[in-house]
Amino acid sequence: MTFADLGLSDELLSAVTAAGYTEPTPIQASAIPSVLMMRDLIGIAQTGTGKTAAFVLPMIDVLAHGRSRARMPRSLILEPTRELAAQVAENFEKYGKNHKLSVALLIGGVQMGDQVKALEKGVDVLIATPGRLMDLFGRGKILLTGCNLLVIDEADRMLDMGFIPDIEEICTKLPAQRQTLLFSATMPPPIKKLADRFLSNPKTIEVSRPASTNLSITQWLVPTSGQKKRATLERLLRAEDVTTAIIFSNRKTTVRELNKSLQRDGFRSGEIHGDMEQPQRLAELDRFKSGEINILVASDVAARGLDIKGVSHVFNYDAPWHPDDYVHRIGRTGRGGATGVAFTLMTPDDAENIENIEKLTGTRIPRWEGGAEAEVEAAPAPASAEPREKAPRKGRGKRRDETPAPVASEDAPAAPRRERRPEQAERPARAERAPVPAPSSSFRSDGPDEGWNGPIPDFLSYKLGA
DNA sequence: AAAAAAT
Repeated sequence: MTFADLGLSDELLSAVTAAGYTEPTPIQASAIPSVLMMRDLIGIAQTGTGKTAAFVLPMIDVLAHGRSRARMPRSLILEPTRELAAQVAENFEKYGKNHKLSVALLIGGVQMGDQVKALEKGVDVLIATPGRLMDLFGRGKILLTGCNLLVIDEADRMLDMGFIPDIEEICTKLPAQRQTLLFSATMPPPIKKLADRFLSNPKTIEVSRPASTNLSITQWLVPTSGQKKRATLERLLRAEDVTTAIIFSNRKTTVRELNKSLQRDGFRSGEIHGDMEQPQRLAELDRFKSGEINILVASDVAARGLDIKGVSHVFNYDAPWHPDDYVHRIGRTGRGGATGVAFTLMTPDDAENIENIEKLTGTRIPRWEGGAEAEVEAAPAPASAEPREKAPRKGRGKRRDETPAPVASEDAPAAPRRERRPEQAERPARAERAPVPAPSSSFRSDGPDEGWNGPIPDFLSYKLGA
């Protein structure tokens, strides 16, 4: 199966080829033909399955003919977060480079002026978060009567965020004769109801849930206590070959405090969470992508969809409340065939959340405590295993890991540690890192995805005033 | 219980 078999135009195929993709993911293979046939669609899939390209590619061809009129967008894509909306816009830029489609991004946190101007020129693809869309609609800047293609992305997350009433209202503004695509990782009753009400005779596609986690990500649970959490984290950061890391926390306040304390201790870190102004959020992401900082402390605003190349480590400073979020968070590493390591700190408070994560993924995450040495004894490395390459370490201000970590004391708690003996550097990676059991599904993270690898595209920087 | 999203 190739993209050429799916009925896409030659111009589009050449853009897909230029992006380096040849083989569609399962959801792309089943969704693209039916979107091209203008059918309604329910796609049960999460990010990382190639879901975005599954609707972006056929939409480009469907919209290739016809002209947009002022204030009357021809299609609408609803996204739960601003960052995801921006990434979808970037996908249109990438795959639509051989087409003359006008794309507009309507998100909050930035001035409306440019967005209104874009609307008045006429747009083919409108990508929006619900709040700003409703706002501009209320001001009479948008007419949705010409919008006969609607995509509701990440519907279950929209539900979590209380957007469903907004979505319903938006749906009633669109023409009844239209094509609607709904994507959701799960189908809780309110989403099912939404689909029954606003989709007609939809084709349902379900790709195996990526509740299983990517094979190339090595996972560890690190038992610690609330008081020792920060010291444990810093010790891991120093002991590991961290090139770039994202550290997730459940609370915005923790994100701020943790970042401050890391900076104080000499780490090149930054932060991202929903209390920051949008330009700051984007600027911080840019600093992370450019390597100016190599550690990003983040709330779950960054858990889903963000695709940053070369993230070597994910740390869960807190175990996420929602087990699904665990899969999303650690999915920020190990992308595009690279290997990654995910550490989750575990205090007694986190135990219940971790139990749910293990239930969801169907695997027991190995405990890091003393585990590394024991694993090697128990399971010698396969002869074919490649020696562990030391990742190039970017300067981090201070390097304090040359000396062995101190043994537990009052202020240097008994965090799990791994002594860096010379021979350990030669040890094969696979034995050192207990492999995670094989996923129970065909989840894959290659193929066209929600990629946002490059710098912030110009058109976004412009619109976002960054 | 938390974060996100219009301000």
